[in-house]
Amino acid sequence: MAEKLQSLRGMVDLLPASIALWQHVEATARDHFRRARIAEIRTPLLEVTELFARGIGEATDVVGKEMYTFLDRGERSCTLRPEGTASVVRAAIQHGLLSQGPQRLWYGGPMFRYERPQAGRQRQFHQIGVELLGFADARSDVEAIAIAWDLLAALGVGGLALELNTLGAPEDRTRYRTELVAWLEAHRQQLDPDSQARIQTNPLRVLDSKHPGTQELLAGAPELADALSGESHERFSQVRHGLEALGIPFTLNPRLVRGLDYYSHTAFEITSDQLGAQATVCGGGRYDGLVQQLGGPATPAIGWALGMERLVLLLQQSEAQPWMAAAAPQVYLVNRGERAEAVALQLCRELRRTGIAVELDASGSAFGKQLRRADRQGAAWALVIGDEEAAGGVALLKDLRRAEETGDEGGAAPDRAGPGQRLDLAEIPAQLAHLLAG
RNA sequence: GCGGGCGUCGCCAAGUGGUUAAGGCAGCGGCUUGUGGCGCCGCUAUUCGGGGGUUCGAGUCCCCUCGCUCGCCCCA
Repeated sequence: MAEKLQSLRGMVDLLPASIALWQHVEATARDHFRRARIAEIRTPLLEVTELFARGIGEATDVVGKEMYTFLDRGERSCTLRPEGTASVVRAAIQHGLLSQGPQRLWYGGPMFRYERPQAGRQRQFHQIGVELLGFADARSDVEAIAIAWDLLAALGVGGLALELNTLGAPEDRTRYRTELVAWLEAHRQQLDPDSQARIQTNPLRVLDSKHPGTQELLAGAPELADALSGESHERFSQVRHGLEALGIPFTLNPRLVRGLDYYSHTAFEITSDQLGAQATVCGGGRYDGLVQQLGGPATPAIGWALGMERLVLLLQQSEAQPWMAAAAPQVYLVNRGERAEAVALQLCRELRRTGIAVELDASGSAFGKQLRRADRQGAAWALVIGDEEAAGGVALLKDLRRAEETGDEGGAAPDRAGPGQRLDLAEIPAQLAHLLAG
């Protein structure tokens, strides 16, 4: 036998058994966005590398060491998208969407980051995200967060916490950054190596360090909040009050710093304590400078993205799993014999045409075997066609659930529901449609 | 990129250097060659992720490699 091939590391197959849950999430999200008047946008998985270098920031880990980047046959540097925002903004600029007024957009699909795989973290992973382009008011921050929060609630995810912070205006951040770097340099010797390395590249991220010694030291560091302008303060308080008015609970986390350069003002994460190290289910914030940075008109914006794999992980842990319902066939077509098989194939098509989920047994094995499979698959009804029926233009209809309801003696001889009801082939589609509707 | 744990049939899983690699689930076949859910019987790994080594002998020990997993890092 030839050597077996495997998927690439961190590239995961979604098998039929888990697809129902994914579709449930996608359908819920789609409907949620429809009602929120947010339109879907689909962008290519592959973009020019510069889009991410310029949009996300050269100094970030995502761009610096996690991208799938290669030269195509035309020697262009291409990158598999590591996130969705840059592409959406690029598309909005490229097609002049912004000159048609504010845009409310959502997207979903695979993203790629070359990281060490872990629970809730794959190299190809999936996000659903929302971008509100052309919205400056603090109310849009509140609305964006509410949309995320309500979507998760609609999906029945429990135990979530919303963490909130503000990064201030870009000027605030620049001012604070200078202050912070000076302080960090003064305490360089007491910092862990990772943090030392970040002083120049991405000093704000030092605040988020999990190193205990560094955290302790940081208690004496300058606070971003103190560097905020009055205006930024006011804005943040509007966001907080807005959330309070909606009854959405949150905690302030001054250490919450986004990894991507384009964020300013509001930053937030929705986390779960059930996910281990990768606790963030949804993260986002305001990015007023990005559109301009990518060559578009100055456009304020806010957005977020949620991680599908992490969400699915949480949903799999929950008790009620309503999405598991609909996998069974409604009708199982038992058929055997040359004439019967031809008739069954045709009947199967007609039934499917009327909207019924029909499993056609193609094994040609004994009637008993076929019925057994019908039962194991959880079919509601079985249609039995042998050559006798085929010759007479009829089929036998059996209710596979009736006997189960009446005879639950547990271990007693099966209480079979008789040979079934004899029906004309021509009447079957209508009859079944009626039965299944009732 | 750095550390720790793990890797036996599609899934779960016994096995801790010595004769033919348990068992359960699922699948397939039979008892029942035209009738389901229970039951019984049988079949399904010359092989223990892959490669090399130690040994008279290895799934069991060692090395390398691939993969999974947990943490660091990063982030959704």
